[in-house]
Amino acid sequence: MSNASRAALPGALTTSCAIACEACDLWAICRSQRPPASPGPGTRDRRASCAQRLPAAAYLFRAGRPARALYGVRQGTLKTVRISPDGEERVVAFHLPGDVVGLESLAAGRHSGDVIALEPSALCELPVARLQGWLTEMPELARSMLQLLSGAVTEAWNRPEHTRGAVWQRVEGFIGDLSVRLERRGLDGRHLWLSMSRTDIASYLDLRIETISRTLRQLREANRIHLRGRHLVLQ
Amino acid sequence: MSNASRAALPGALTTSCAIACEACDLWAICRSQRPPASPGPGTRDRRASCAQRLPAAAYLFRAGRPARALYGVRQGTLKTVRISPDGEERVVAFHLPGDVVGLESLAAGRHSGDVIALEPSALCELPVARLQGWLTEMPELARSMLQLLSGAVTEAWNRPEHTRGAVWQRVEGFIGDLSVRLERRGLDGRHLWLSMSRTDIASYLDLRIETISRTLRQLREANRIHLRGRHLVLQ
DNA sequence: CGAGTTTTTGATCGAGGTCAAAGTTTGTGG
DNA sequence: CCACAAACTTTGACCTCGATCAAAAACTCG
Repeated sequence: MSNASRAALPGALTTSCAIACEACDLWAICRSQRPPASPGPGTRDRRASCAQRLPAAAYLFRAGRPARALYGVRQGTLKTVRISPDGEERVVAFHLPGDVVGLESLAAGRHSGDVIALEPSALCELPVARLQGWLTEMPELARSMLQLLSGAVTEAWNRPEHTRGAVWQRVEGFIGDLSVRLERRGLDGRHLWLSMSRTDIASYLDLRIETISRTLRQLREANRIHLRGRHLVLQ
Repeated sequence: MSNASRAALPGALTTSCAIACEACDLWAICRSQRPPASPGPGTRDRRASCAQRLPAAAYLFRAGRPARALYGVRQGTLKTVRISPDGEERVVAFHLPGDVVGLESLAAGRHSGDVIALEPSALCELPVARLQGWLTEMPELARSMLQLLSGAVTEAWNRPEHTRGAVWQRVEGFIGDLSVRLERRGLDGRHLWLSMSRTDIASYLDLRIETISRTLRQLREANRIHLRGRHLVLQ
């Protein structure tokens, strides 16, 4: 019975939980905007302008548009897609709660890829203009920014590891990476909801969707994972 | 006759040329250290402490060591090598004249990989401690640093494109990337000296050296390149 | 010049791609 | 709430491209 199978996957949610501001990488930056010393009535703590909500499949921004802001993912998942010179669409990154989106656009001032929500998502928006102002007022903020960007470089260098070696290693590495990143944010890293399609995973790992499907089955048959549809449990 | 063949490759040098300070990515940072207003005798312009010279195969630094400085490549070529969790050694980047090495270590404070000279090389060294001081004295420097790091993220995101798609595309993309990067520094992008071994290229592109060798031959037979040993000319 | 390394070439094999089709889930409108 | 269409996923059969194993050739450097 289908419901019984579902029940065997405790904790697997259809959407990621929202995370606290303190668990977000953008927190190091946006905490700098201190609230007024004695907040009068009607004054709210605007340090985080967490207004943006995106339904599934909505674009956060598109390649080529001016980069106006950094975004912190508070809830949900997104993907960055680039069009390669030969017209192929490639998924180059998945963004989980707590990740910062838009760092790579600071230099060029334009976004280099499309960012699309994979499920209903919520994001904090930190306008670049405001960031510039803060940088001159608070030199110590530069440290945080450098930290953030340097970490982004390190992570970007780690990614190619996922597109190397045998296929089962790539797939398992991909799953493990999601798991580790979720746990680092205080979320459950063992019960995953794969908000991205098999096609997205295949594009990211440079494989075919049939290969993804077959490899996931092999991992399941080897009892490394428990899988049903997009619910996944690490064993 | 061998010498005649060599002569058919005009401009291909056995080592890269040195580049001017102004063409180096580190220049935006180290120019900030202004020389004294009226330099007396014996005072030299120390804005760039360009002391480091490395013979071929020498280590600039090793994984795990504390990251003490940023390095600007003035001459030569280097590679960054990482040991993957399963003990495999992988080339994750090649560094050409004008590139900055060490950015990815700022966050962790430790180097995440070995950096090794592929030919006799010269580097400028900018101690992180001095950088920290400058950042507090000159807030406008933060802009340059952010620019630099954001660019590094963008480039790191571009790299995976080289390990995707058909083999001849990867190899041609790799060569084209070297070419474009050299030209951006004002060097000759059509006549390349491949200072890295076929093994290094294979590791970087996640292929076998036999495949690299065969693919280069195919590109040569298709008249896309002129190749002899490590001398390469784009057509 | 000669030993050791790097690169090239050949023959064979298998992992992953391709093509085709069935099965499952999701979303929409009645 | 159900029915149905569309999209996504799984499975099977076959084949190609790059890996592997082996050996010769070319290059490096003392």
